[in-house]
Amino acid sequence: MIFTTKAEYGVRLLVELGRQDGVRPVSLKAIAEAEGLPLAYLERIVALLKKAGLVESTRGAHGGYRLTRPPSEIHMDEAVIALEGAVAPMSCFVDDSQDGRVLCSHVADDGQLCATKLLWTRVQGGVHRALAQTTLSELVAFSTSSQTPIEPQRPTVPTAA
Amino acid sequence: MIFTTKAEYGVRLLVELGRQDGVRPVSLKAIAEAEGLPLAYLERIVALLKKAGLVESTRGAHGGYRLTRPPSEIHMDEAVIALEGAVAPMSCFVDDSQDGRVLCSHVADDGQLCATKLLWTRVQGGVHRALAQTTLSELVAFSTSSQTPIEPQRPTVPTAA
DNA sequence: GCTTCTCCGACCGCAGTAGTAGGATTAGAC
DNA sequence: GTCTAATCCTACTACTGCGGTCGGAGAAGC
Repeated sequence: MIFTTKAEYGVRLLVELGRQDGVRPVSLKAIAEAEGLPLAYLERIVALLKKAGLVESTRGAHGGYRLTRPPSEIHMDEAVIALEGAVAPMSCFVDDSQDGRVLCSHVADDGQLCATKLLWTRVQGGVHRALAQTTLSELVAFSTSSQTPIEPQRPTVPTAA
Repeated sequence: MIFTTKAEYGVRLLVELGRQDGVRPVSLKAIAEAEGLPLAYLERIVALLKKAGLVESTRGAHGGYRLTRPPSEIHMDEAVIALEGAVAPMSCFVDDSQDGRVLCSHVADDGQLCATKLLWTRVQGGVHRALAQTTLSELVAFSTSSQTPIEPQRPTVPTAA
């Protein structure tokens, strides 16, 4: 399995936020009920997104979460890395982003090449590319095609604000 | 983490086999020593490769394992799937290869779309493409550039054959 | 000062990974 | 025909991390 439920739930949370107008915050409780996810667990997940600057929070009554940017500017590599940590194919796979080198911890320092390094590098590239090419707005559009937004609490203001 | 040590060790095992002449079998013990891997654990891993038809075994003294095909004809998607099982981005992600549909177990049967389905589908595609495009012979060439083959038991034939 | 939210840390059961142990079976060598 | 080197097979185990819960403390609207 590549991703855990952290990524799954976190992305679904972002999609729910992306379906809203983005003006008033949405409570986690509403999202948890709409998606059928455990509220207490979602709290910990959304904290990751907040730390990464993807969402912002408003405390107190009528508080909740909001996206900090329009969905079209949120690429999923950012989101998934915030949720899962760096996406590495293998535990020995440390991406040293300073010089682009990839190190394997089990290989001695004598410059030996790890036979699998080439393969894992390509896999990681494939994953990263797929994530970076997908924006939140795409996912919102994909899901909205068959579902209606939660918390339709502003009937007087059109959603196309 | 995408892959476990099963994939790591299994691929390294295949690379070791690919560096040999392919005529006489190589014992697991020799590979375990060359790669610094636990022999008993390797036994279970190589069983997966054998079941998938990637290697064949010879029992008894001077027995061991051999590739069933030349390394250039072994694509890594085959190997990794044999080692890890199907590569799915998410536990709810079942690839129904009959009609190409992708199902999410947590979505009810009313045709609702899972918001993350699009994303995981792209990621899986990226991983599979990276694996399928890499052949064992590439990995062998990559690793041989700095290492010498194990079991140099045919000194009459130069390694640069 | 209620209620409704976010926030935060501690806790816990479970499953799967990584690895071990011990033996049965097969086949070449002497 | 035994010895030995190898594959084969199953059961067992320590450990880690995932998924989830619980309880409570702060913040803000009514």
